[in-house]
Amino acid sequence: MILEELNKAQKEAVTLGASHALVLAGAGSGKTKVLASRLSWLLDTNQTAISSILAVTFTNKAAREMISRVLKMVNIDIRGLWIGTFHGLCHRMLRIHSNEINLSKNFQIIDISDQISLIKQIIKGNNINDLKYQPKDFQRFINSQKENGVRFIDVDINRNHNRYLLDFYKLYEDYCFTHDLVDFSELLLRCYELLKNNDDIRRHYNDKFAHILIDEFQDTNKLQYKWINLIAGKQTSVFAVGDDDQSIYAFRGADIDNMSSFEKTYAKGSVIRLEQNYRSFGNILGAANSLIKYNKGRLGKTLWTEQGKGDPIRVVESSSDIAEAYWLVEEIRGLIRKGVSASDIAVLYRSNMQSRVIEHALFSSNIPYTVYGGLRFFERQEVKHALAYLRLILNPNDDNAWLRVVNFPPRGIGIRTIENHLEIAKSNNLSLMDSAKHVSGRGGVNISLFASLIDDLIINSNKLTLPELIEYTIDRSGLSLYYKSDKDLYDRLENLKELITAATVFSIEEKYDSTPACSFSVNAQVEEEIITTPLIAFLSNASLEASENISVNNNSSVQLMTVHASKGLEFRIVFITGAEEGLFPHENSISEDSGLEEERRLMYVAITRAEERLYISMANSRMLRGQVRYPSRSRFLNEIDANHIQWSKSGGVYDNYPSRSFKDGPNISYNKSSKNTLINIDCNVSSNKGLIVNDKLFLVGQSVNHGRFGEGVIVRLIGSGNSTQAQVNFQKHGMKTLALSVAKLDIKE
DNA sequence: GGTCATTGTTATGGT
DNA sequence: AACAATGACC
Repeated sequence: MILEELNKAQKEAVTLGASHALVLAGAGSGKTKVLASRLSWLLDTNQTAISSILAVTFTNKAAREMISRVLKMVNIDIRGLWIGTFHGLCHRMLRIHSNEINLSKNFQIIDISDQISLIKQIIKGNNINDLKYQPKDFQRFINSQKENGVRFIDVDINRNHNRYLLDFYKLYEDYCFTHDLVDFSELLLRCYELLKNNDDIRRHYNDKFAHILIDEFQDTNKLQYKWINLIAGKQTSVFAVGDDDQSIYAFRGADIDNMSSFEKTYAKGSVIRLEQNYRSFGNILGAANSLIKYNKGRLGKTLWTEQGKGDPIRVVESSSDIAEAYWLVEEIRGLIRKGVSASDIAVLYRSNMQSRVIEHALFSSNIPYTVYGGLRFFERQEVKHALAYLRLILNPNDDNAWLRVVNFPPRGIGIRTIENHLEIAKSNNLSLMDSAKHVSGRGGVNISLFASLIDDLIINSNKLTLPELIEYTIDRSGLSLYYKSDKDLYDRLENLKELITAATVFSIEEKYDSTPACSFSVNAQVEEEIITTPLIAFLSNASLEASENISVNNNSSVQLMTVHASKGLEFRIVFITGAEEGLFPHENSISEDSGLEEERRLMYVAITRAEERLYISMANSRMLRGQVRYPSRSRFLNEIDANHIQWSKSGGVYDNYPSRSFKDGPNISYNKSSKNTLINIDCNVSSNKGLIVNDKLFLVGQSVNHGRFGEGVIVRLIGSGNSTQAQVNFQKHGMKTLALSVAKLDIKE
């Protein structure tokens, strides 16, 4: 355990006594280090037993990171440590105490897409046909109520006049209760109610946990805050770490007020600020600081660094989204040529759809890349199908799972048959499984056959190991045959095999029965034991860790992700793309101040991911929903202090649709017949090829030094032979056009 | 009554 | 561009 490695503020936080504390930890200030050190210090100094610590992280990945850091600092058996996300921890408690809470032991967790399909099913089943509301609207309403701890009966009718959404909430709640389905916010709400209504259980946890450590506190919602209030006993100290400037999950109920509220009611006087940044160079921090100053009501902190200023931030304007992507390719190529590892480069974007164009450019240029959070393994349709069969094994009455796979692969059960069946089930108040034998006609026979298929799976589930059962299910259901039948579907079959592998790994790791929760507590009144089966554990894990990227991570690939997904990560070189009004800030957010401030925090998060070099790029035209738009530059670019920025324009000759030509750029002619190819333009611009003059190779985008004008970046290379010129954007002297044969231009680095 | 092909629609972020 | 809804054909 090495305290010497910590700075003064960090050390103070790590070695705080047993009191509540709020650590305001700026980006790159060693937040994770402080949390892991705090945990290790508590253990190392024998102040606390491992089973008396509760650590809450934002993602499962962060939990693993924390564990590995702790293990490096103290040599200790970490079984018995309660660590995980709010959802994971609540889930564990619900499994432990399923007897106390009117919930079947086989209860299933549904993720957002399951939730949407369930909502659609309820809409159909109840003949709700008001077009004013879409499934997403219901989903949003329900989740936001739950995230505030509000059940249907708790809704204040007088305050909430939207009877329509409210009635639906009731229908949804009833359905979930009777079918043992638990959505994400329900995990928290149920656990909250468990603690609230059971004095014994609450007291048990109050006494058990001496220390609660919470990471990313700025992204907790109201219900999570209330949950912490309940689980923390009189002797418990709550150590919360967060950064109000990095709160970017308001859409999911995160309440930034939790921080100031916590400061006032818990951490009176014990607020520690971590402001020294170890991640980024001065220009990057300066940009971040100057931007975030535009937000109001901040708790306040200013990052500083002992490192130098570093490179200015390169802001690059391209003619189109496609031009942006190809500029990106060239820039990344240049970096890799200089010896930068591809995995040190991150490309960030505001919304997932932006990745398409970028991926296309990278792919056709043979630059390896990994997309994070794009295609999640457990959200692939073939995996979802297989999971639906597995869910029916546990709970044959799961109508939603039933409907998903009753005719997949196709087995002669059409819409009319299903409508019939739904009608029969409804009028007899039975599940689809229980009424399967009562459907008439040819379709009815097929329904009965499907029901016996499920029966067969259930019987075999008692005989087979988890991986065997999954393999059996995939074969017996016909999924395997279906995906084998077509070459185009081969990938999907591979994913199903991957699912079996995942189950094998899962079984070996025995996550389900070696979790710390299995240890018995000293307090005999409440036994912390999870009674569960591998299948239940596997399905829960699939829902809760849906974001896990099962595909092999290529270590030498460029990292592509949304800004949200980049939170907590850092990269030597970061590209922020699409810095345009309507996209970043997103148009759905600009009508309200709070929305705009969150977008600004999002940009702040994006900027502070960069260690050495930051690019921010924008396009003057962008294809959106099949139409070309001409956005203006993001207001955030104007808010960043100009002295940290170096502006330039990309070559911009890749195009496949018209774009406004930029002010002093070439006139671009485009060719509609060719897609994404370099278009010959009648203009003396050689954009990416580079020019060799006096044995020096000049490239667009290159940093250069000039005896009189100082530092700048080459924006254009003009001409060939003896009359070659470079248009250079100088940091201090602006745009100059220089003859390369005469001007004393030195290439930096 | 079931399946396949076409048309129409619509789009932040994700434990 | 991805997905749901609709219509033509088996």
